[in-house]
Amino acid sequence: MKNLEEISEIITKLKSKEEVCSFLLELLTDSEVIDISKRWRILKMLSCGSTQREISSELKVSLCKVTRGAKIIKDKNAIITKYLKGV
Amino acid sequence: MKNLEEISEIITKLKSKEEVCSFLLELLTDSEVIDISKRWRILKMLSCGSTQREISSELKVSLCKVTRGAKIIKDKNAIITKYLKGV
DNA sequence: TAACATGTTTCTATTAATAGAAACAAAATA
DNA sequence: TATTTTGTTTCTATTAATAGAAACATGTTA
Repeated sequence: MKNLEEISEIITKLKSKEEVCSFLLELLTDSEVIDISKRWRILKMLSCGSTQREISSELKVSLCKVTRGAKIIKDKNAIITKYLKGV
Repeated sequence: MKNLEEISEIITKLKSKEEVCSFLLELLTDSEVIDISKRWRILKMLSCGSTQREISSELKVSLCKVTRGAKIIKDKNAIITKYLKGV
């Protein structure tokens, strides 16, 4: 996982969210950006209490994909879980 | 691109590279982590002057994939380009 | 308890991503 | 200039990811 650590280290050195966003857009492929964005919406809707079937039909993703996202939310120690509230 | 901006904003709030790394591991799928890590190695080897064919055979990726990575490097304004030197 | 809504998993056909090969372009070198 | 190396693009067969459906599990409510 050394590569991801290096990437993480660079990200921490970036000053603004605009720089982080630019960095991610450079590093990620278009389809990855689309996938990750959709996953983010899934996590937010789960966090807001939407049912998995609502999310599935609204975001047009399969149920199994939503369930996968739900596993992150269930981990109370997950960093994402803490920050989802504030968005 | 609003979702990626939100993600970027949260990332800027994280204190350490360890937290950023954990956040990314939560958000990304296993195959995305593998792909991105490999892409990172491609960028580093390009930055060090390796030829595309060397990179292709050493990392076992197709040439067209390396060429795609090379396009990032060629953009002198890219944020990634600046930081690749220091790694 | 029965009926219903929701979460989760598994399966398969479909779609998207990729490798590998090949061809061509561009650059370097002799 | 001719030759070689390297970069880039295109093509197709193969592989991996996904949706959608279905089935089952787990609540939840009347």
